[in-house]
Amino acid sequence: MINGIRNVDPAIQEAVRQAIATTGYVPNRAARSLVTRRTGAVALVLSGAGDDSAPSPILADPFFGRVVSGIISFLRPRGIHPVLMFAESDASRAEVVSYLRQGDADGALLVSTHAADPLPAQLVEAGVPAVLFARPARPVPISYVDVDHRAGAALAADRLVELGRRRVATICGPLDVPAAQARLAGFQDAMARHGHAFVPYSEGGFTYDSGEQAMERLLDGHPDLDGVFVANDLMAQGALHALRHHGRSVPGDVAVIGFDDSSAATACRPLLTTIRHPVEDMAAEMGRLLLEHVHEPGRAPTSVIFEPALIMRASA
Amino acid sequence: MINGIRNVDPAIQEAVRQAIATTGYVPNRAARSLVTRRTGAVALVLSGAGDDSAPSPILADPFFGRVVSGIISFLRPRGIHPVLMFAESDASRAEVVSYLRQGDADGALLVSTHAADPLPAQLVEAGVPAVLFARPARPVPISYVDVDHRAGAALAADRLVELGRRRVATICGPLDVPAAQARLAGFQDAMARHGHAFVPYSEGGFTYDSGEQAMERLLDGHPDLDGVFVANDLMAQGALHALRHHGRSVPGDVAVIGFDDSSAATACRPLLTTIRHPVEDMAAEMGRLLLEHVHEPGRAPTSVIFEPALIMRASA
DNA sequence: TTGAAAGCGCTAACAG
DNA sequence: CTGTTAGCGCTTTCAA
Repeated sequence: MINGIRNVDPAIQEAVRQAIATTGYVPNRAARSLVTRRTGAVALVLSGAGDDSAPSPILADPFFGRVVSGIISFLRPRGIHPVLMFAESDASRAEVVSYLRQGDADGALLVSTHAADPLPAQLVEAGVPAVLFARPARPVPISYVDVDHRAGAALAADRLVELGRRRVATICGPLDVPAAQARLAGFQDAMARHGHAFVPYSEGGFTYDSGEQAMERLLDGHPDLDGVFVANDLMAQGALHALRHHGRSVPGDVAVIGFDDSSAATACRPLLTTIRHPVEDMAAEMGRLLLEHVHEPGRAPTSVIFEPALIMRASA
Repeated sequence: MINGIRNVDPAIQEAVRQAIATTGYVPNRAARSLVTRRTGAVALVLSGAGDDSAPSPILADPFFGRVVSGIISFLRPRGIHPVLMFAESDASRAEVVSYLRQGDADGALLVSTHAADPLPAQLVEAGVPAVLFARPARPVPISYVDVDHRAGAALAADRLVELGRRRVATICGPLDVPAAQARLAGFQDAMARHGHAFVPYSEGGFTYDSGEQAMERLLDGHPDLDGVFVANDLMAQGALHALRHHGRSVPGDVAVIGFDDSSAATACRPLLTTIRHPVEDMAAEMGRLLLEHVHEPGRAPTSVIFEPALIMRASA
């Protein structure tokens, strides 16, 4: 009755509501959860390398906030709350699995920063409903959302060609992560379609510094380059600095395109033209998929791929 | 017995352990929580302005990740997990309060980005154990941790004077937030002690763009300035850009000191000299204080103030 | 010392 | 349709 299901005398209903309001009654969720076998919580687990004492650098990345934001926007209206967890070591991974098995949360949303993360497989094995942020490096029967990295990279290639750039290079991410591979391959393929068979590249680690250094290397080997696609905005920011340092104007001498449309893209000058990674929408979709699995345990894994978009600003 | 409290025949203990290991038994926390009246969860609430649909911009700030990191490092070894919540509107604040009263979490860690946030007072009224990240703008009998903003600003002033800078200005944060006020006042006082009675200042909003604009205004009114203290690193990054744009070298023409020692401080060139805000340590201390209140309900509010430190890099 | 039993606050299945 | 009752899985108290 307290849930307003049965039809009761309206006067009584009102009286009860009054009582509730004055008493400040609130149902106890532990008790409810004990019988319904649902907690109204999902684990948001950040899984990466590194050790447990110093949680992964993903926290320093504005990307993390966007994921959280998207997840919350979907979960909150449904009365579900995310519980934050890290899984950087075997011990903490085991803890996460046991937490989920204890029924402390109804499922897991997993953002993995490391290529060969064993957690997805462990979650599947434990029979825990789970959804990943990106396609797992090794095939695992699990749901995930992802962005079409190749298509995004192709957008960048098209733009560079449209601008008439002919000596184009790229700074890619760590090649053991699938997303970095896909962005590089997508860019190379698209440039090939435009008649550029060979595209020099330099590998970075998705950080500001690594972007700066990769740009230095590129400039070393190809001082005449006039366009560069950088696999994320943070590295692009670093690349911008290296270009300025070497007297190149952007976009005059060299056009630069980033990837992500993160806050870094507007925290540099010139403002960065970039490929929008719809992180918030993707995170919300993770929530949706997870609830599907929670409510329908047998459900087969699904993947949802999002389309990126070119965001034109000043750098290209 | 399963908790290993009573002394049982070791052989039996071993047998049970075996059984547990093979069966994969895990205790159910909802059931335990029902009787112990403890959940093993605390709410991490981000409270700010803005509307619920687009969670606060604090998420885009690397500061958020540092807070989370510090909190987790303290909570995890104790088997406690943070539940993420936003409170941007009256409705969501009410939801947070009711969540806590439902006993869904043992207490709240509150990071407020807005000056006159009513949530701290509401939490106190509801009798919920809570700890704030910074001193509340309006006095509320509640525990909090903070950094000595005045002392940090004084460190910056001392450094600028030590460098022989004589035409010094400052970019402060929004003056309705106590921390911004304290940094400004601390800087002015310290400069006064060094014989500089008047320090021009320009107000920003703690964002990159606002820092850039504030620097423009300062340069407009005081083209000969040779040192500037900026109330956070993000604004300092923007200020750096404005200075470069106006042909000033850093630190040659103008020395720049930021505040926070956030990731922005190393994602700009020259590397930013700044005041270290020990966010992670403070966040961990919040956890400690909260557990104290949880275990000892009557406890009087406490505050813990941390000392900032000057981090010397290239900009000053 | 060890085992049995009584709830914690709720939901769901059950009679009335 | 409405009121009653039996657990959910644990901890804690109380007998044995």
